[in-house]
This record gives sequence, structure tokens and C-alpha cells, in this order.
Amino acid sequence: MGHSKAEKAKSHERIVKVAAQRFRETGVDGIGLADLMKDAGLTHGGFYRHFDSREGLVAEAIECALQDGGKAVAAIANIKQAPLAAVIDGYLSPVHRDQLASSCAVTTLAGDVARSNDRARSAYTKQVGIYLDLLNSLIPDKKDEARRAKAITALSTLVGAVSLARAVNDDQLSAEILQSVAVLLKEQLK
Amino acid sequence: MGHSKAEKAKSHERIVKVAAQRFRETGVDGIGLADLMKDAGLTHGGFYRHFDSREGLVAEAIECALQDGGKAVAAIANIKQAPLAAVIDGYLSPVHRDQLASSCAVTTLAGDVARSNDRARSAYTKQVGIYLDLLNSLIPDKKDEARRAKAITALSTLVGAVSLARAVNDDQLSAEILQSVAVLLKEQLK
DNA sequence: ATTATCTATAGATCTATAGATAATGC
DNA sequence: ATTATCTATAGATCTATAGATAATGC
Repeated sequence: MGHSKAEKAKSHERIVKVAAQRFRETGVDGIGLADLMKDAGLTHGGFYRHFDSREGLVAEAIECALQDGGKAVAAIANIKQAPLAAVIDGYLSPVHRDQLASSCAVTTLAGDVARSNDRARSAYTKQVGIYLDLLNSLIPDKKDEARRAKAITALSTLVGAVSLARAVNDDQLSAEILQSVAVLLKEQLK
Repeated sequence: MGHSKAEKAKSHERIVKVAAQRFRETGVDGIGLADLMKDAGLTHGGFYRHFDSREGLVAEAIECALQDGGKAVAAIANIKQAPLAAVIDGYLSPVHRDQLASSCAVTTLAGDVARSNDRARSAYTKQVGIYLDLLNSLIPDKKDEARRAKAITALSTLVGAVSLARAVNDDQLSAEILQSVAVLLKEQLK
């Protein structure tokens, strides 16, 4: 069992990563510190050597979750062929709907962030800006203003569609939401 | 202090209505039974004469919140002049973004419902169906299939835009999201 | 007699802290 | 000596229950 500074940094990162996953699965209020620490392979007593309070972990974990999703979307956007269609299809895939732990926090944690502290909300706002810039760069429209409005609307549509697809308990309707929105959104952004 | 059957029914309704409001404000996990009962003018000990468990109240309150928002949208849709534009402008208004207690639960409780029991999720699914039918009836497109896809995409866009506008802590960006999406969505549904 | 509500509390869980243990690092 | 982690627990809060109280309703 390590006690070095390097080990502590690893522990810290592990706690944040675990929290970033579990918060997306259960909601920020859906899991306690003892369970999170256990998932990170530690006991709950050590928590306060890493964070001032639960709220501190919440802020760091939400930041981590947002960056996590950002990397995934950026990777898809980097492909050569039709990156906009790939981003839309990936975001509206059944895998992204169902794999909460690794999902885009802009959708999954929207409700929690709205009720969270300013550090978490600032990280959220920044990630929204990154997504808007990304979509902006992929939308083939000559006018800047039109591209911006289209990017904002497209992000809203992606976030809303995944939110709805997750909340309904009708598998056919859920699949239809993802499918219909993917088709129409790609059409609208041509 | 009343103890009749009629008074009990009123108490029950009051508890559910208070919970429907507070759950939208704080999230389903954000408030305890004691506070909810106090808000309803009762003490927490009486709770279990009205509900089997907390989960029972959660289901009833989510049903109530969903119907609540449904009535508000239906009322707007009933006006003569440009009902579709009125629905969009109302949904994307700063008032709807900020007044969580009376807001549309399809957006506000989406995350909570996705992690909730089947009774709540069925009520949510039903309300989504009502909104889709409403939008369908207001969209001026000849083809049934196209109207359906447009309705699903429009609802997704409304839900996502309000979610984003609530979570970001940049007032200007929040206002831009509501404004840009309202303009573009009305354009797309002409 | 029944029952809607209230007071009081049990039992579980959660955040946070105190002190012990065992490793690192000067 | 310092400190990362662990064991143990305090104190608060939450759901749920038990029994008392005060009204209704046959």
C-alpha cells in the first residue's frame, strides 16, 4: 500500500474519475462518499485529505466528466469523411444513450449542474462553448450568424433527444426519437 | 384541524402538489419528507397514512408535475393566432427557464425520471406522446411521416435548449440560446 | 369505533472529524 | 518528522414506525 506523493496524486485522480462515472450513472445525489471511496479502492476516512468537502469533489468530478465527453466528441469530429454526420450519429446512438458512466455530461448532468455550485456551472458553460465552436466549424454555411444559430439549435436538439430517449420507458419510441432526430438534423445541417 | 375524509383527500392533494413543485425546484433527491410535509402544513408523522413509501409520493408527484405542464402548454396551443409560434416562444421564454416550480416536467425532471420507477416513467412517456401529438397537429406539413419526425425533433430541441439555458452560468449565452433556438425553430417549422 | 394527524423515536445512512497505523522523505 | 490511509465514531438527517390525541361518522 503506497503512501508517497505520487501515490496520493493517483488516488486523487482515481477518486475523481470514479465520481465522474458514478455521478453520471446515479446523479450527483445518488451515491455517498463511502461508496465512492470504496469504488476507488480506499476507505471513506481518507476522503478529507483529498477534498475540503463533498462539494469540492462534485465540482472536480463534473469538470472531469465534461472533459471526458469532450474528448470523445472531438475524436469523432477528427475523422475525414463526413465528421458532422459522425458526431450526430454517435451522439444519437443507443450506446451513448445507455452507457451513462461514459456519456456526455452536457446532457447527463444538465439538471444536476443547474442546481450545482458556480465552479461546476462554469466548467459546464465552457464545455458548451467548446461544443458550439466544434459544431460551428463543421456546419457548411457561409454566414457566421446563421452558423452560430444553427450550432446552438443543433446542440439543443442533440441534448434534448438523448434526454427524452433515456427517460421514456418505451423502447420503440426511444429508438424512434434517436433515429428520427439523427435523420432530420443531418438534413437540416446540409 | 380537520379529520374528515374530505379533509384527508385535500391533505393528500396538497402533499402531492407541494412535492410536484419542490421536486422540480430541488430535484427528486433534493428535499426530505419532513420539509415537504411542513410545506403542506402537516407534520412528517402523518405521511405514511397517505403513501406506502417515499417512492409512492415520487410517482404521484411526477405524474402531477407532468399533467401540470401539459395543461399550460395546451392552454397556449388553444389560442387562434399562430399557436405553434406561441408554444415555442412560451417554452423558450426566460420565465419558463427560471420558474422551476411550475415548469414543464418533461425538461425539468428528465434526468430524475430516467432513474425513477416505471410508474413515473410511464407517466413521462404518456406526456411525451401528448406533446408530440400537439406539435404534430400544429406543424403545417402534408406528409404524416415528415410531420412526425419534425414534431419529435422540435420537442427535442425545446427540451435541450431549456436544459442548456438553465445549466450555463452566463446570462448572455443563456439568453442567446433561448432566442436563437426560438427564431430558427419557428423558421424550420413554417 | 374509526381514523387523520401529531409527538416521539428507532434504525439506517450520510458528511465530517479524531486518533492510530504505516509508509515516505529529509 | 511528515503524511497517506485506515479504523472508529460523532452529529446530522432521512425514511419509517409506534403510540397518543382529537376529530369524524355510524
